[in-house]
Amino acid sequence: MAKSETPRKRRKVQGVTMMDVAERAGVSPSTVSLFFRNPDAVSAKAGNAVRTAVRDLNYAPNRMAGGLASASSPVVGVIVPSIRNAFFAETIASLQRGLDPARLQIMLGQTEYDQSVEDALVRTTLSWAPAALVVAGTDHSAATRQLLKASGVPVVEIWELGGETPLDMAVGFDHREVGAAAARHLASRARRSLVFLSGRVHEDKRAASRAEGFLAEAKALGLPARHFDHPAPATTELGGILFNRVLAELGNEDAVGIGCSNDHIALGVLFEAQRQARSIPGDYAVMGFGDLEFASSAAPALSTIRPFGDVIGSETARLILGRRAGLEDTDRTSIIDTGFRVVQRQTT
Amino acid sequence: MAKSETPRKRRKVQGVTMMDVAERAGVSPSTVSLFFRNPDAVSAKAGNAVRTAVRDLNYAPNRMAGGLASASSPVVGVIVPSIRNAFFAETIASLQRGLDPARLQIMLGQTEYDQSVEDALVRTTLSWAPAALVVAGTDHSAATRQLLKASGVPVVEIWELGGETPLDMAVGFDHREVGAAAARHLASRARRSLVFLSGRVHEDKRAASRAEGFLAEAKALGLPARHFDHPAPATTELGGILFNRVLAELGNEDAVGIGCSNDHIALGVLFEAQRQARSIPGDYAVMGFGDLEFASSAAPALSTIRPFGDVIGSETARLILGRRAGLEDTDRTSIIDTGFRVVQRQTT
DNA sequence: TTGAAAGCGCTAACAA
DNA sequence: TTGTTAGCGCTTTCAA
Repeated sequence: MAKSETPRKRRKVQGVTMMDVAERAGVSPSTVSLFFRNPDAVSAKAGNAVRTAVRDLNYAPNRMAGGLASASSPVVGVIVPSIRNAFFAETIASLQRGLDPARLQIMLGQTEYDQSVEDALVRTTLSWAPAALVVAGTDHSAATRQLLKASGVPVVEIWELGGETPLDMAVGFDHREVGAAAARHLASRARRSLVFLSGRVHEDKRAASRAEGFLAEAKALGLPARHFDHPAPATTELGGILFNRVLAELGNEDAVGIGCSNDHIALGVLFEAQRQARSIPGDYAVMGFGDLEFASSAAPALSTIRPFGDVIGSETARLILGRRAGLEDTDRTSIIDTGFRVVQRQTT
Repeated sequence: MAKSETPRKRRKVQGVTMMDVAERAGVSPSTVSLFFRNPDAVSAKAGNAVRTAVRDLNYAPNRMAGGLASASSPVVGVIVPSIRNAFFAETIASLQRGLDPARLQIMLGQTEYDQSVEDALVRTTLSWAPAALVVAGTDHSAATRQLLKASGVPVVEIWELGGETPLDMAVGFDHREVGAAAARHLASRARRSLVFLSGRVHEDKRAASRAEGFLAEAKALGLPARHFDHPAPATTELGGILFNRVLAELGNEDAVGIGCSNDHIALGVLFEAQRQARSIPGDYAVMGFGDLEFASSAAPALSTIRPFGDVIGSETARLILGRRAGLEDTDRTSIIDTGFRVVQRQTT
């Protein structure tokens, strides 16, 4: 069949549009639009007609048209170092859950711990006119900070507090305090010297803060402390490697307290200690960070620090929805400290 | 109608538009647009003028306007059960890397293993006119299948092959075969009976397939086999619980082969065996699935099956970019089996 | 190779 | 409460 003869006017591309719905419902398009945004502003009769038409035609609104017209899209940009990181994964899952009722979707970006990538991602994401932008940490390039401020888009910085002043809103906790708490906890377990194990601390600013806090607190407590870092990612395998370095350099000391930059490293220490027949927590007390899934079931069960990554996600959602609802943040602070908890188990 | 001289004409909302760039560069907007999509189609002079203007004005295109006009947005929708699942996280990370050069961004959706949520997410995501849609598995509701087919959007189903016929493209592997391979491997290690441990197999279709394949192969091999499932998620903790059930019910057997639905469960078995002073791999050989980060460093090192989640991501990206480039899939199949590898370590 | 013109599908003033 | 109208910023014919 010959399709549209001459007038290549409408290069209609979407099955059902709002106009179709309006026609079918016997109302104007703007009534349909209004109905979607505020059902109560429309008469029951019109509302029902629209509802029926939507169902009959199986209509789904075009988000881009809506976004273009309203200069804001139902998208929340989320920019994190890596989604493979269990911390961010947990927060994103929980954030999404919180955003769901508002029908906001997540647009994901991963920086791989590269600030220039972050810059690019912020630019691109901003070009969607997102309802909000969520970024990990408070450490951004000057260009990015400038861009974010200028954009007028609500920004939530997550998983870090206590460093740079937040650009707008922030949900997280102070990683230096985490390190300090780990050192204090180990000290309370009669440790005579402390070490901190980490991976590529030069890239992971938050891990670096934990190390700093740990070492500073050790000093304050009058305990000798050393830091073993490695340029590799902070994995279980690295934990084993680092523990062997500890053994090589402190092999004849006992009552050592080992703080780990995360639970993966701590797990590696546990395994390696088992292989090397070292006693935990006797000679080496071990403290992780993250309270990851396996921590409580490890043998021996891993003492660690729990960061509440899910709360970070839900609070972030709350702030975003609050801002959307037009609640100004005069009445409540928009910097939320979700804190952390020291969880003592068998390794300390 | 006189020329409207009403003031509220343009509710300009974006700092710099393509028109501004065009004006500054001394060309028309359509030339600027053309330059972005195909720089070579524009004269060097015009191209340079545009490039300079873009830089000077710090222009970022409005993606929604572009998407609306072209009826397709630079977005790839990704719908998975959960981003906290390390498998999907790895694939998404790798997918994003592959999509990056084409400036495609990921719009994320999580179903939490709920098909009605999947339905809703597919609808919503489709309303962005995405360049492609990536969904986990091949098991979808009839409505979703219908919607996807009708949309004309390229669809890639990932992490599963061998079940339903793919809707369009698919990248993954056969989970039944994984289960069978695990059973065969354990049989080859002189096991006299087999068990399979899993969590909420009623929700996780792929885990169910692995269990099925395992049990069917055990039968084919003439080995007695049992399946221990639990409605809880497949975690390390659950591994310990399930292992205790194994001990309770098969306590006086030796040379048992334990297949686990994933490495978390296997890790839990390892820890619990250590607590209960059971010998691995002597009395209990253990086989995981996933080759997660900790598997190779565990003590004893965990035998497992490696699924190549990163390859799934990169191949998915390749298919999407290929489809975009207009390459029809007549010349090459668009169903890619990424396979898996049995990795033998110390637990078998 | 470039530009004019006509929308893409929706929202938002404003008027009725 | 509803409809009219005029865009949002970009892409895409088509003609020059």
